[in-house]
Amino acid sequence: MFASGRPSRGELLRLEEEQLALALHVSEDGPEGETELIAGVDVAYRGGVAYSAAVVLDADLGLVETAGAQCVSGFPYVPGFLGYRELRPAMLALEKLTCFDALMVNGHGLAHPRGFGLASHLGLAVGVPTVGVARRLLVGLPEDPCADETRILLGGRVIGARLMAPSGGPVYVSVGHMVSLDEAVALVKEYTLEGRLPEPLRLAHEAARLLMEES
DNA sequence: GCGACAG
DNA sequence: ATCTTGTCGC
Repeated sequence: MFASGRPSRGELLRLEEEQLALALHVSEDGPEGETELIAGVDVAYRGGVAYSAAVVLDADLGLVETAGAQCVSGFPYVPGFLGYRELRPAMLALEKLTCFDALMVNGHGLAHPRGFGLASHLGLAVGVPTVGVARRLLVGLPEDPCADETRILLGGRVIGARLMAPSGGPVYVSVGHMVSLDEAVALVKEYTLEGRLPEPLRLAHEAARLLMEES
């Protein structure tokens, strides 16, 4: 259907409607039980193939599990439609995991033109608390451009937060699904070590690249 | 028309 | 994100 080329305007308009409809099901309510095991997922691409990896870390940041998968990349990168590119490959890796209580995703959640970025898309599909983490903004602006920690606003609404990684560089956090922004920010801080991105994402990125290079 | 634009 | 050599800087 979306073999390879860029989707037509009509197709994108239909997907925009779909995102708006799905966004209605996104929840900002925190999880019920304990969140001990945190998963991270990432996808790497080469040629027309998507290589995905998912990892699970415990509360001590110890690596508990790793899973990988690969499939044909069925949708190109179009800003605002990352979910349609990465949902399938990400799910293939996540389905191989034994268990996890929350998920971190490389990309925005609510900090998206239609409030439905990849993190929300994945969170809804998996049905677990999900946090969106990105290195660059897609929409919105920092409330205080100079602060180390500040909220991201869009049309007077808080859609995310910007943190400064200890190693330098901004990290944008937003609600994916089933978490509050405060909880999302707290999770990112708890799981950030030396790297700019929290460990679940750094390790998933590393694993996806390794899988790709070994093929 | 021009620039912006997660990964 | 990926393609890619050397290069500038902490």
